[in-house]
Amino acid sequence: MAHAEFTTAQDGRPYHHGDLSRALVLAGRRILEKEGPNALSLRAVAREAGVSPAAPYHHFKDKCDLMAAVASEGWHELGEAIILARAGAKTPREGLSEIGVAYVVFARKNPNLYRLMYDTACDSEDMPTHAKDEASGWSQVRDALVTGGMDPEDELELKLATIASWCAAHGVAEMVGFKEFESLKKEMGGEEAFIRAILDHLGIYAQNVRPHRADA
Amino acid sequence: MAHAEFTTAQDGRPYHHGDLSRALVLAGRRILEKEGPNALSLRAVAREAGVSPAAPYHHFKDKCDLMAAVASEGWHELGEAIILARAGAKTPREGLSEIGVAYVVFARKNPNLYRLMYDTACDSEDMPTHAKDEASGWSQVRDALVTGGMDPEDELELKLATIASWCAAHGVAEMVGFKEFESLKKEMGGEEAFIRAILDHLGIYAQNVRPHRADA
DNA sequence: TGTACATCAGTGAACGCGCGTTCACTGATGTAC
DNA sequence: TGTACATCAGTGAACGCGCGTTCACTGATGTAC
Repeated sequence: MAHAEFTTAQDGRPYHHGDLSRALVLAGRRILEKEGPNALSLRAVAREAGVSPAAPYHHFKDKCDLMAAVASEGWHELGEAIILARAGAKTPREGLSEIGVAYVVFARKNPNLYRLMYDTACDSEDMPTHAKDEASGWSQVRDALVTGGMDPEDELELKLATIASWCAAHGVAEMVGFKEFESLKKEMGGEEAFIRAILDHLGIYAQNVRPHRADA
Repeated sequence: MAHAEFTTAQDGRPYHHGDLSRALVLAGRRILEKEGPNALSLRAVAREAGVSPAAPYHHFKDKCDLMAAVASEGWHELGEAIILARAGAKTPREGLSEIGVAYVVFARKNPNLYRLMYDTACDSEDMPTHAKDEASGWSQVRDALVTGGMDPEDELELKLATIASWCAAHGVAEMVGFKEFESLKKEMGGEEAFIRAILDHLGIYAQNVRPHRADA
């Protein structure tokens, strides 16, 4: 190579970024959680990534495209969190329960990202995006329900149960943040206890997963 | 009165509006549902109401204040829908169930308004706004749970059950709209059947309301 | 190995736009006398 | 009942702003010969 390996501008940053595409997605996420959804503009993302406002157009069609990428990254992470949560469970029932908690905890840790994910899924044709993906939260829930004893032949019931679980998790995820519940959470010994209690009340697990395996 | 009763501009509109405050709220709602949340600007609302962009400032402190009024109007309507739904029910259990359906149906009919309501509640300190109000959905659910047999002395359980109901309704309300479910809804004979099925799956009613009164 | 050149991934200035808000104003209302 | 005047509820022009996007450009890369 006759040229310098990393020709640098005076600030030390190479002219070519290396992986600007990914850097932009991460920058978007950072802005989202630090400054809120209203601050999430294309220009702000470019700024945060240390790049000119026109640069993103070499990697994304337009603003929407970038936002979709941020959301997609979120779904991916959520999927991973769910797999992890499920892996630690000892019974199918506990597995489903842990999936629910992991879902809500993720949404609570990244509320604005979660909101963007939801909005994006809303606008696009398909559901909790990447539903077809084996590793998606959707598939995980469905799988856990079957492992828990639901008849995989009964497509309709299985689908409804999966949707219901998803609704429960979504509902709890978005409600738990209300400031009104602050004192109640304290009373119960923390947010996670609160989350568990409410998910429990939504007893879909009790209803759909037979406890005749190894549950206490 | 020495002056004309309604002095009119050339378009027939009186100079003084009469009830611009309310007109603005309704205009906001109309824009919200017709053009989506991104179109909901102060200027657009003024435009829709047929008034100059500065006029709203005689009735609302700023944009936020107007949005809050729109949201508040939404909560009020939702409360009324819930009262109506409950009134038609024959048993406490059916009452709770009908509340859930009414909630979801309202949210589905006014998805953008519902979203605004949620966002506003999120930002403000208090919950499903107007919770203190006797006629609020919140109070209605709580009341239905007590009528259904929950111990009004057990504050904690009652609160949790109310929150859980609310979470279920919110979750279903926001999920039902996904295009992915279109075919499933058809298969089940319409959206309302679908809603009922999922709320049913979230069997909080079964769990919290004893069927020992007049339920079949 | 060295050179020419097509391609890729940035820059930065510029565009037009709609926004929230302010301002000095004016028309309409209603009350005091 | 009629008039003077304070107050209320509009107008419309203007402000500064940040936005998404385009454009001609240039620096860096990598490949063909």
